Amino acid sequence: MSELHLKNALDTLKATGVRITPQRHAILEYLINSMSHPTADEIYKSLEGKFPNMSVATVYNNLRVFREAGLVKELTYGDAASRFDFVTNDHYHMICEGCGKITDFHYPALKEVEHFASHVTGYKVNSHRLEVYGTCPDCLEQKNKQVL
Amino acid sequence: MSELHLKNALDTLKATGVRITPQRHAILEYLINSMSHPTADEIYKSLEGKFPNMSVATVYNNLRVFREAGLVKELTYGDAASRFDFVTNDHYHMICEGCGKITDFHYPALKEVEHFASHVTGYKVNSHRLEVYGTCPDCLEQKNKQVL
DNA sequence: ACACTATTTATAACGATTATCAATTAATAA
DNA sequence: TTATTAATTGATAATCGTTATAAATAGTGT
Repeated sequence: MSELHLKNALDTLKATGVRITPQRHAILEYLINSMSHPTADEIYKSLEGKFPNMSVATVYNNLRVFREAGLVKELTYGDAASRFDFVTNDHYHMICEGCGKITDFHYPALKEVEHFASHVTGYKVNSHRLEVYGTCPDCLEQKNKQVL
Repeated sequence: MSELHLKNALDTLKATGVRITPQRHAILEYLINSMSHPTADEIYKSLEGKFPNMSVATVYNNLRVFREAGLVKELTYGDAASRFDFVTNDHYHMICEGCGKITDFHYPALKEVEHFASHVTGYKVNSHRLEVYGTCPDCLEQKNKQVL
């Protein structure tokens, strides 16, 4: 099924008039197969075996292309490096404050909040961002060990 | 009432063993009176009249102190500068994608989402972040003008 | 094959933030 | 009040993620 995602993504790019270069193909493939919301640098490092000459700029440039095509979401974290998430269906992120792990979870889109916000502020609403922060099971276990 | 906020904030700091310097006093005061979710640099520039010798580092350092004391929330935006929000009551942010303006709005805290997420992922939930993105009335008006 | 444009690569530049460290200062106790 | 001392400040350099630039390369259509 990741095959299908890749094919759809490539079609979307073609339709927008974007060339499919080997680098773009590889970055997309990596994003789709990755379960880990990688940073640009992680993608860069993971592909340097296949593309010893690829520049970091290429990764950034193409992530922007993908973002503008709606294929990829950028998760920004202030000073820290952005993480990139291949867009499949609507889901939210649960983020561990201990180790930084990101776990996806599904939840019916919060359209009521959008409507409410639009009504109160007079804005035309476009999208929203929701993240939940906490401690993952692994880090919880670690904490328990420390107490003993 | 902003007087009260300031007094409470100073008490909180004292209780944590943090010294009240003139710079800290001024930064806190500015944050409380500001309706605009300022960046560190905006705070720095606004106070350079009063403190011609104050360093940007001091602003950053103290914003971190305030954040760690729970007095201030940092709103991070990837590459762009963080904005700082004096913590009063729970509210969310509506952000204009046109001009960057931030408008507060109140909404009953999304505890159900937290519970749901905790149940599904096994994390211990701590907090969440919700932001709504759209276009503010001013920018909407501008867009309408352009169409004519 | 040719010209034209998109893309890549390498590198320099940028901007926000943090680290460093000597100089200063607020809080505390004598 | 004054002395003491650890916290804080201020100036500057350093860091890090990201973007701009410009030359080299690769596709694409004629």
